[in-house]
Amino acid sequence: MGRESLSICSPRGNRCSMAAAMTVTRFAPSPTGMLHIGGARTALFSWLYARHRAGRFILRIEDTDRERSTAEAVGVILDGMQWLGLAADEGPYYQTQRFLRYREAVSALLASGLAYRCYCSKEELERMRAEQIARKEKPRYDGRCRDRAAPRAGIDPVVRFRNPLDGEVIVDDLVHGRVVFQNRELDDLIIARSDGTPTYNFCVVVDDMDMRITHVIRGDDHLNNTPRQINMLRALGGEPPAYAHLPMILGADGAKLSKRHGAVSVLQYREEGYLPEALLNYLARLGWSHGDQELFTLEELVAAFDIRDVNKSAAAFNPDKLLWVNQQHLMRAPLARLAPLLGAQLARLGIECRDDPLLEGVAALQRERARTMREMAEASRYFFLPRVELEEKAARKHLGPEGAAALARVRERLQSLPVWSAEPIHRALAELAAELGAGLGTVAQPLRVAVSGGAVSPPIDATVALIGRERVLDRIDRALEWTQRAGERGGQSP
RNA sequence: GCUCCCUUCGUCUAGAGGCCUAGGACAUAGCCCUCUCAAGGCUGUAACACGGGUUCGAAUCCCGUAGGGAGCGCCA
Repeated sequence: MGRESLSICSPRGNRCSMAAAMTVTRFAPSPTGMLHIGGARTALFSWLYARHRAGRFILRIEDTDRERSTAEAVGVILDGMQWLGLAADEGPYYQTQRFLRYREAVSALLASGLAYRCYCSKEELERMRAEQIARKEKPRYDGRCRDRAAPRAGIDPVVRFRNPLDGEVIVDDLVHGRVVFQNRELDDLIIARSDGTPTYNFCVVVDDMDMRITHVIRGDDHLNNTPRQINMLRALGGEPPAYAHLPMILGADGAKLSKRHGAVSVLQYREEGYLPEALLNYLARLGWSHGDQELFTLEELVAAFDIRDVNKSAAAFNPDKLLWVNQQHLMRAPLARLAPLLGAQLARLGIECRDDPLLEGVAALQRERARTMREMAEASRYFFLPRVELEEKAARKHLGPEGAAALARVRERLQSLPVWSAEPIHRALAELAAELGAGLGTVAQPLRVAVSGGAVSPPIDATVALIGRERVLDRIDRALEWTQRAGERGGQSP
């Protein structure tokens, strides 16, 4: 092992210069859609590897397909990378801005005979393909223009790479191990379209060479492209980088990644209240592991990550586990970080509480009972609303005559409490329960319903303390009113 | 169809010939803690795709089979 440094060592092979030895990785998305879970994971692994090796990470936008590439998609990718915190050391580079360079490279291959012009029409190629399929052969270009000397009138030619006819290409993949391809299985692919624009496989090769990429880390759907790229790279006088082909990510159903889960913009996860470091943590554990460790900080990931520990097989995206990982990160995050996120999520619910001093306190109480910031906000409305609406079911259960009686006495106690904080509140409630010869729940549940509107909240002492005496007493009064009305409505009492 | 890749609990994975009666995590079931809900703790259910070899010994090595995936574009 350790052969991935071979190509960047000096010809004498005895010493690598510092600059040459530096690891350079890249993430090269095409801006034809969102930055989704799969792309984010690829970016993460490239980024982690560069960071782990104290190298550089380059962002390159592969926008040679002008039909499908959009500026919006570029923006979404950039935003997504930024939110995730996967900062590039270089770039973004845009392939559309390097067309001159590609043209030059095509010309060089043409001049040296390693590429040739092909005058076959699209119809001709389609016919060829149909015939091959009919014969149960692999559809491929048969090289009929390889030795054509004269142009064909009226046809703008494409340029094809002259792939070697025999021999083999060996890919020593960092995750798959040695993979051998026969050149006879490969055909002469188009490197420049009839309008002169270069194609993907060619641009990748030129760019990876020019940018001195040492490690190409990408999805294993590209494994089959690799031998062609190596052949082209060599034709251009380059030396192949190391390759690492990552397994794909599948949807939760084990099928292809679908819109249902994963195939949406990573920014969707921000909106739903996931922490970027949690998403990264989860993604890292898809196809990679470090012993039994499940939870990682970014720093721990950088320190522990090695491409050699990456699995070969595809992994299914598991939303439940992501939720768990997110909660674990919520429980560990600084409250000062959570507070504004909670404020933003509440704002989405129509509750304006931007700089509410309660935010941090609420986050502290709720973070172990919410899996996302969205959930936290949804469960925390009553902390910020002036009044609460009682849930019918909870009120009927806990605010009957007995509950109301307990609640009335709770009110007295709380009103006269000298110090308004969780401990004295807890003591007061405990004493009252003891007086009533009942458990804490007997006083806590009616109070909980009065104060939160429902039967679920963080510990009642802390909740009550946070909401404040004035509001708490007011809510108790309103709850007692409700009880009275219910009694009148119901007529007979138990 | 051809080429290439992949295959351990439902899911993510540990496992590099004896430490495996196959470990951890999510999910799931039960119990504990408990003012509700959580969080946390404990316990349980649950896997080496199949068949041949090699070896004293295989989840681990080899060969087949089956299943899944990717690629085969003037898309990336």
